[in-house]
Amino acid sequence: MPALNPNSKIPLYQQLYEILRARIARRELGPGDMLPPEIRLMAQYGAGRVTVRQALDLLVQDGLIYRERARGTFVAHPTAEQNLVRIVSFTQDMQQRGLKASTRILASELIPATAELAEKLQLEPGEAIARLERLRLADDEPMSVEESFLAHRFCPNILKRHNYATYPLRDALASDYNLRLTRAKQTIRAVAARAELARVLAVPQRSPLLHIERVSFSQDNAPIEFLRIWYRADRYSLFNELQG
Amino acid sequence: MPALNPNSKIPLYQQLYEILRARIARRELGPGDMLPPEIRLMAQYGAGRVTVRQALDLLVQDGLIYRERARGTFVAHPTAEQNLVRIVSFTQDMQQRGLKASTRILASELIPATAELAEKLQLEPGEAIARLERLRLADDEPMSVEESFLAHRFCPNILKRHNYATYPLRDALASDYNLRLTRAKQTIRAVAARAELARVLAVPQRSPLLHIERVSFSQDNAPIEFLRIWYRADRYSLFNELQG
DNA sequence: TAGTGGTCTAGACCACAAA
DNA sequence: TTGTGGTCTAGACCACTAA
Repeated sequence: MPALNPNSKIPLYQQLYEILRARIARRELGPGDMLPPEIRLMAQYGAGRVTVRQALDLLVQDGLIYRERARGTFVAHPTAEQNLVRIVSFTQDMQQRGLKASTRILASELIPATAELAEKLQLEPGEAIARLERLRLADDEPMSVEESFLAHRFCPNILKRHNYATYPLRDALASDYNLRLTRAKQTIRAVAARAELARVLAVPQRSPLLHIERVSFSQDNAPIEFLRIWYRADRYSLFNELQG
Repeated sequence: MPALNPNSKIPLYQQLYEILRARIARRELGPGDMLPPEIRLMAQYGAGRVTVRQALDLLVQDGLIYRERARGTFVAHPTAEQNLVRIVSFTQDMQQRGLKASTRILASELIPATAELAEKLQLEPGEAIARLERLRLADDEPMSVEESFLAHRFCPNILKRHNYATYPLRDALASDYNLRLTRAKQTIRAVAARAELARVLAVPQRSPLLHIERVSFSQDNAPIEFLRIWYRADRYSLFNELQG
């Protein structure tokens, strides 16, 4: 049983959230299973009730668990639909959908900022940008193409430090540059597949794709990454809840 | 100053949330203004810190306020990006985008529930369903097609009571049947325009469309409406914010 | 240095579901 | 009756901002 580290800079409720999310991800807790009651989690992890509830709140927001008053807290049944509230990695996303994730690098290079990139990342045109283009596969079938643009001054040499077919870009930003992507804004559109995208994704030309453009911000509110994703519409949909 | 009622069945943090939301709505607190610090809210309303923070959390989730550590809590600047959190009417949505909304009725009829509709609306196959299909226009150009399915037993005769080219369906549900749509779940996809949709929307066949399927629930958590919307991809996109 | 939000604990009472 | 999550209070220490 992993324990919480009270000396870590990461808040206890975040640590507990990660632990529980991992247990659900590797099916240690399956859909419909009851989680330990809050009082037991308090004892097991030596945390206060508020802390435990904060961690559970995050899991509820993720759609991973649900609570029933006076009955208990349960693992949700997977919907194959991503919740649109939290930033999740491609690997986590696919895991939640019950699919095996893999990645192929299509391009990795330094380029000068175009006017559009300069505006999105709030820097000067011509400034160095790290560009990483990846094909994402789920169960060995193409799922999406991701094009990342990183403001290079915040993460010099990032492209050479890891193999981003297996190592998450977010982890590299956190471990090597102390940049945590805490917030993001995104736009969602439908587009028709251009010839090259269609070829890479193995769909007919002009097939519908779900297209997302996302700017992610660090803990200091600096725009770090501009991301474009094209998802195969036959394999991917988004899910969220609204309030009236 | 309205006070909290500790004897009410409504939780204190909900009451405080409503009070603050009303103050923001009527511009008593304008964009950029600082809210009273938590400690002052505690004193003003006689509530504990956890209660005050629960109320503020709801406002943050609504995108109405934001917090800055060690600086204060502030009223957010309104953006068109609250779209994916709250249910808004087509007219409101277009207004926020600076467009003039109008509507044409394409179909209005009673049909028996198919298996799919029965499942979405949690009723028996064959049960009566009111179907309303509308073309939505923005600045007199086609924007989307909406197909509404209503569980007829909750709103008998609804189709004949108003002209839904000008009168909002939601208002009819609220005023005539005391049904308020307080919650909804939706999925977002990209699809290719079928021949008939393409014709009505005035786009080429197989053009990409943004497709939303939404189930809306009443205050009693009964599924009332199943809605399908097809938006022209060249005219419509969604925005939202994520947290990491 | 003072004030703010972020995190955390300990303890309490309630409503509700299930045995 | 027991155990659960829902709500609530009082009090505390910390990190950070701004004067």
